Amino acid sequence: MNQSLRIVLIEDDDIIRMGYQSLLNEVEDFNVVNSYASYDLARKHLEADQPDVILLDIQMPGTNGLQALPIIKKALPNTNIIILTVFDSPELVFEALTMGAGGYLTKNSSAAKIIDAVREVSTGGGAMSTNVARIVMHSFQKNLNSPLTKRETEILDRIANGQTKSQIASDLFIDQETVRSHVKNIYIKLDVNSKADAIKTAKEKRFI
Amino acid sequence: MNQSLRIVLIEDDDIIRMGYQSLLNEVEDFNVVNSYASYDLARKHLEADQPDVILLDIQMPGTNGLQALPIIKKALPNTNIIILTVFDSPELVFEALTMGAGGYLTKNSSAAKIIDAVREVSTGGGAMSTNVARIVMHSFQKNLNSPLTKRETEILDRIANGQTKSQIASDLFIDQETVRSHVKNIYIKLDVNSKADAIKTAKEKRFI
DNA sequence: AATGCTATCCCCCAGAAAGGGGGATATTTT
DNA sequence: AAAATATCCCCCTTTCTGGGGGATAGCATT
Repeated sequence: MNQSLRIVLIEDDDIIRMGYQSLLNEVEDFNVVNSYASYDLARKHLEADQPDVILLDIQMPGTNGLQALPIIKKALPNTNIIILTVFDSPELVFEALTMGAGGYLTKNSSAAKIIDAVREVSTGGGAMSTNVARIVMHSFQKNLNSPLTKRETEILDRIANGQTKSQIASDLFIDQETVRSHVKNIYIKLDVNSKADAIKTAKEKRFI
Repeated sequence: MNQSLRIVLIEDDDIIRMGYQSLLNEVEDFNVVNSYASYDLARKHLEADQPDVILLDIQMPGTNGLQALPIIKKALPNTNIIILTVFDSPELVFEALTMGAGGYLTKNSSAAKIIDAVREVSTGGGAMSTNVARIVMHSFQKNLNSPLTKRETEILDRIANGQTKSQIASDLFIDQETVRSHVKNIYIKLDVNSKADAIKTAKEKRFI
């Protein structure tokens, strides 16, 4: 027999919550076991609900969705959580993803996308709407017009990982003085004069 | 009038290439201006083709897709490139995204997904198939069971960004000795005895 | 052929930082 | 009440940093 997917909604807008509830309950193997207007209201029931997937709004009274996220994840490690919100600022997206969200959908997502997303995250997958994908992908892109050479980039990367010049030298089979020369050139190119500033500038400009 | 989207395919398998070509040409405002069996063959024509979007395979004779990616991006900065491949290892995905890919689709993607993706990246957006989204999202997730306290995490994060103990101390309005105490505890918890190892271990275990 | 860029190595120096010890104390959390 | 956390203090030596001054060989582009 095919076990149905247990879903919980946490969303403060009554109309929207009910809308999602009926939408998801129409799907054959979906079962919205409960829905709540806030995390604070949901908290003591979640364990009993045993949800496979939670659709979680960010903005709500009391504990907000991002605050609730890690708490839920710890209490129910096998539950996959989809953030469903109107907000799509990079800060919120990254915060949600680092805190363990399995999906991030904005509320303009179509019914089909939401249903797909629930199914996808239930198997441990990832789901995001296109505007979120845009943010995430841009966060990966390096600056292809870095003034730093390959060697300099290599060395700055190692510095950013905490290696000292002597460690770098022995790893790269070159002299410490060579590393020092490269670092000097890096500092000139980035117009900085300390490790911290070099890392900061290089990260900001996406050279590393 | 509505300008049509100029598309170029670079894919070594003749059958697949032709399949995508007819698929995409069926879309009203899509125009596959050219298709090539390799980047080396495409190279001297790309500027004239003026593609808005390129669908790029990774595996092909000569210069492969990932090597070609930054070259194309530099020559045609306004062209958005979608990687279309059978491979979906994290290494390849991250490499492609850092090199400026606007999308990463695996070849099991449906026709509709591919069409959507082309449209999405043409406006500077991001597109990825669900298995790629899974990889990308997992790369963000922090370990929620870090042994480090908030303060320790804060400090280790700053160390990883190249700050010295004295800089951290003044930023956090605490004494250098306090920072030192935290660092000592961090080292004990992570079972390391140097900055580099602490950063390395913490990153591996996703504590920062 | 010449220029420039890159990667490699060498020396001086003073001051800063790191890491290993040994503690103490107050607040918070459990 | 006990444990964890955050704060601060002292000792010490070794290492690292950043600023200054170079040199040389290879490679690419012009």
